[in-house]
Parts: sequence; C-alpha cells; structure tokens
Amino acid sequence: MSKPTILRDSVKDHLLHLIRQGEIEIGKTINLAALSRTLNISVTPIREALTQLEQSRILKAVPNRGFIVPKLSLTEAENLYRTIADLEVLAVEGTVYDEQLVKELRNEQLHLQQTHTPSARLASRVNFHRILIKNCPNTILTEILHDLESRVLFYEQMFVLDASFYEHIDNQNEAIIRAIEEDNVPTAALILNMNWMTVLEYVQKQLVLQQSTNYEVVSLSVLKQ
Amino acid sequence: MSKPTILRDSVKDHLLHLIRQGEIEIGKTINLAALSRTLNISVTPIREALTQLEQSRILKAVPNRGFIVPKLSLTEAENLYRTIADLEVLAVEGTVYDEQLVKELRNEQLHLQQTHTPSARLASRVNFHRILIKNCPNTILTEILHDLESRVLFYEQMFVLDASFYEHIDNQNEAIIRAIEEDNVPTAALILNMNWMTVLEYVQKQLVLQQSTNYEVVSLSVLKQ
DNA sequence: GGGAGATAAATCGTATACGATTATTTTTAC
DNA sequence: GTAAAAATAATCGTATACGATTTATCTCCC
Repeated sequence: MSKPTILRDSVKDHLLHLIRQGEIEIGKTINLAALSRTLNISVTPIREALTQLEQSRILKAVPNRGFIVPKLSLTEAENLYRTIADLEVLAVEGTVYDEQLVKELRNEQLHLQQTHTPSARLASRVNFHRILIKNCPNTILTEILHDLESRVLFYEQMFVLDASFYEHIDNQNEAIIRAIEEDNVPTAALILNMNWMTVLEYVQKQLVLQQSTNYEVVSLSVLKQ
Repeated sequence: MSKPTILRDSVKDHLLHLIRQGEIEIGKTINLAALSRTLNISVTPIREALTQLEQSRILKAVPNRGFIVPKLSLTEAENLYRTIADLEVLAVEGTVYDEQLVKELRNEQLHLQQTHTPSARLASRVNFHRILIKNCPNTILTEILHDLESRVLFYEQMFVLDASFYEHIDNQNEAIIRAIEEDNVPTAALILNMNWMTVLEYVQKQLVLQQSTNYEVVSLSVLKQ
C-alpha cells in the first residue's frame, strides 16, 4: 500500500531540478501559467511548492510580482558556507565510519576523478558529502545540512567550476578519506573545513567577477549617452 | 511606502501563536474550514501557510487527512536540543558582547527572575537566548536557530515547567552572563551547552512520563474487555 | 531619439467550486 | 449488546474564476 502522491511534493522536486540546472534566471519571476501548462496541472500545487521553497529560503517571494531565485551576496555566501562547514564537522564528529562507509566514500571519490562534465562533477561532489554524513545519528543535523546544501547548489552549478578547482577538491577529499581511515577525526574535520572554505573562496571570486562584469555593462551604457 | 500584507504570512504567524499556546492538539488534524471561518479568509492562504510550516517541520502533512502537530519522540528531542546547543555555542563564539548587549541580557535575566507564570517564564527564557545571539554576524546561523527553537517551543510550553526547573535555568543564565562579562567565552559556551542539556533532560522526563500515562490508559481499557 | 503618460495585456494572490478520501453515523446481522 | 457493513457527512487537495497589481506596449511631446 503506497503513499499517495501529493502534487506539491512532485512540483517541489521538479522546481529544485530546474533551479539546479540553472534553468531559472536569478531575479526573474517564475512564471506560474507557463509552469502550469508545462506540468499540465493547476497553479494551486505549484504555488504551494513555491511557498515551501520560499520557506526554505531557496526562493524569495516578491509580493504581487511572484517568486524569484535571489541573488547571492558575498556576505550570505560566506555565512552559508561557514555554517555548512561547521555543521558538517559536527556531523562527521558524530559519525562512526565502518568499512562499508569508507568503501562508499572511496567509490564516490573514484567516480569524481573519472568524471569530466561540470554538472557530473558537482553531483559527485555532493554525493561525497552526502555519504560523509550518511550515518550521522543526528537526523536534525543532517536535515539542516541537506537544506543548506540545496541552497548553495544552484550558485555552484552556475559558476562552471574549472579543472584546477576539482583538482584541489580531489586532493582534499583524498585527505579526508585517509584521515577517516586512520580514525583521525580532528584532522578529517580540519580538512573538511578547509574544503568548504576552498569552495567559498571560489564562489566569492566568481561573485566578485560577476559584479564587476555587471559594473562594466552599466558603465558602457552610460558612455552611450 | 509599506510592504503589502501577504495573507499566508499573517496566517503563519497566527498558526505559530496557536501552536505555541497549545491550542492545537498533538496528532489532531488542523481544521481548514474552521480556521477559514475564524480568520474570515479562504482556505488558499491557509494551506499555503500550512505547507510552509510543513516545510519547517513544525507541522506534518498527512495525505488526505490534513496537517498535524507531530508527536515528539525521545530521539528527535535529543537531536533537536543537541543541535540547538551546538549551534548556539557557535553563534556565541562568533559574537562580540559589548556593554549594551550585556545590559540587555541582565535586564532579561532580571525579568525572568521576577516573572511567575509558566508562559511568561518561557517567553523570557526565549528572549534571553534571542539576545544572546542577537549580534551574531552569521545570519544564516541565527535563522536556523530561530527555526529550531520554534520547533521545540510548543513542546516546552506543554510541559508546564516547574519552579525548580527555572531555578536551575536562572543559575545557569547567571553563570553565562558572568562568563561573558569576563570575556570567558569557552566557559559561557560550556554552561550554555549544559543549559540546553538541562532542558533536554526535563523534556525527556516529561515525554517518558507522558508515555507511561498513555500506557496505563491503554491497559485500563484492555481490562474493561 | 528619449521620456512621460495612458492603455492593454499578463500575471499574482485569493476566493470559490468540486471530486476524492476520510471520519462519523446509522443500519444490519449475530 | 457488539461487531461489521453501509450510508452519510465532513474535509482535503486540486482546479477554476476573478479582482488587484505589475509589466509591456503604444502614443504624444519635446
């Protein structure tokens, strides 16, 4: 006897997928009527899903205008990534790593090394972190982490991360696994924190670049006058 | 130029108030039609608010039956309070306590000492913690804490906390303030953690009591047969 | 060509309607 | 009297309708 499908849950998954694929542009209103036609359902469950994503802070509701993916500020990026790092360290410290779990980490690490498209790499990186906290007994903590990671995924996929970035990540993941294998949790935690700080630095760099690109566009249009 | 009122936000506040006042019984479906009549609005924004509270995990949606306040399990209580304690310690470690903030803490502590009804004490205790993290620069962290505390408030108000509990809290708050005044953050953090563990122990005790009370009721009805 | 104002079109947020499901009440059988 | 089945009422989740607001387009004037 299977659980009934609630449309808002399906819509929420679909929306998250669209967001993660970068198919929703920052600042642009998500069009309810278009979504309704695409999904062939009414706007009611769509709105319910959207308001849930608003509650998650993945989306922002602009009254009378609709729902948008908000721009990520430098400050918010910093706060998000620092919090993720801190929480994941807590989760790792609360986890017992048996052989099976280490094996899964190793497999995902191998997969990350063998994968070459940005989206596949991102997915693999995400999986690595999911496996890392998979056996954490504190489900509240893992739920929060899951939510926070959902929030940053969109921005990461947007910044078509390059090869040197993944080489760096690769090395850090490797070191994390090794520390875990040696039951050296403090070291694993330390490298894990560094790992997230690496991501933060990269995202911040891209945000600054993006900002100065926008500034140049504005400057050019001023010169046109 | 003020922001337009979005009904679901007002409804959400109202629902949270009802929940915190214990006016919604655990496990019983929240009646949409009754709420619609009470608030004199349609069920649409009510459902939007409810689905947001579902997303917050304050409520649970039971398909085709509606929304309920879920029962708090011992495990979940432990995970919630441990996570709150850990996060609040992080927030305190990231906060600079100036004279003004310490003064506010002192005032709230005095208020807690002078207040005698359970609901006023709970409100004061909550305020104390809010002031404690008020100047934390990491707004992501404070948002998460705010959400987590919302989740446990209902259960705390339900367990009409007694005088010895508040005496204990009082002492711990006093010690936290003193440690902060001495710029001794590690000690403040330690006592803060103990503070939340005290609350956890009390809530767990009440949950166990409640459980055995329910067991007795079931046993009596079996004997009747 | 650009800005301002007016108008039309599109869209949002909420209300209402309705079929499906659950809860409650009534009826039937033992 | 009790349990099970049937009938009825209540409610949920979704679709549709509609007034309010925003966006896009058009026209006029400088």
